[in-house]
Amino acid sequence: MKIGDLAAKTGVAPRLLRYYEEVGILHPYRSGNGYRAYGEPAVERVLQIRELLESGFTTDMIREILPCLDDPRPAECVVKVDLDALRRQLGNVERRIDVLQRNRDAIKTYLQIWEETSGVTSDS
Amino acid sequence: MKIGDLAAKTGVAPRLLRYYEEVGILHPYRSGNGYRAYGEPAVERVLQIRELLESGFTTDMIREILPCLDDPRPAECVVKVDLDALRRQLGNVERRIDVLQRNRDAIKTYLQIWEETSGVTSDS
DNA sequence: CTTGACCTTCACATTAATGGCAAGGTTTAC
DNA sequence: GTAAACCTTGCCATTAATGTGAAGGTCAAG
Repeated sequence: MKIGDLAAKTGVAPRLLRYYEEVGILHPYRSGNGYRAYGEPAVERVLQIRELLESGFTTDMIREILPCLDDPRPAECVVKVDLDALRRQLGNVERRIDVLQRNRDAIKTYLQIWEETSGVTSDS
Repeated sequence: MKIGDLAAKTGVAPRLLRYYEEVGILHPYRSGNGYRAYGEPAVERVLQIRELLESGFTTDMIREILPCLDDPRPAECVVKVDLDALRRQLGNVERRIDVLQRNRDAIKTYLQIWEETSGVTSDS
């Protein structure tokens, strides 16, 4: 699959797919002509990357979070996984979940109060 | 409380506190000499802002999320709260929680597998 | 074999959040 | 009253993620 196809399937601009490769979180093959060649799992992976970026993670953190989950990386990479970094990121993720849950509850409460006093139901 | 005091209490640089005012998510008073004057609740608010920024929210989103929770804003602002925006942001927060929970679980599982195979316990 | 659509790399622009500095006013302490 | 420490505004720099365009190679269709 060429970069344009992957862009179409994921909704992520080719420019960004090249960027993700540059920062080391996407690892396409190359076909003879020099074109990047992506496997089917790249679709899932790109979506994963987008989710994490939109959740405020940097590409550096993502590089630690997506260690051996590389599409075409077989067992060799297993050696290079930084377990401590991964544990750190796990802590990060958990802290963020706490923050978001607190804020979710706060917003919900706030909305409920408002919807009661103004007599507006939540379905628009 | 002057900007330096707030910076000391929150660990957030004065430069940023001014920035947060500029983008409309912090609203200090002004004392006669032109100095910004913050109330005690500003401490909590700044920490809240930091949490949300670190969770990947933009100042634009935060402006919608922290509506009437303004430190010194009494009931007048009640009129200006954008409930629809708030509901959108609630959806945002909930989506992010889902993403993070999925990733937390994935990382946890991954770590468990690794800690089993390598015989390493999780306490360092 | 030429045209158009794709790909390559390279480079510069932009936006948001942040850091830093400079020139000048204020307050505190000696 | 003078110096140090703080405040003000204004501007310019940086970083990460992203947009965009140029100059050129590849490929499929006519």
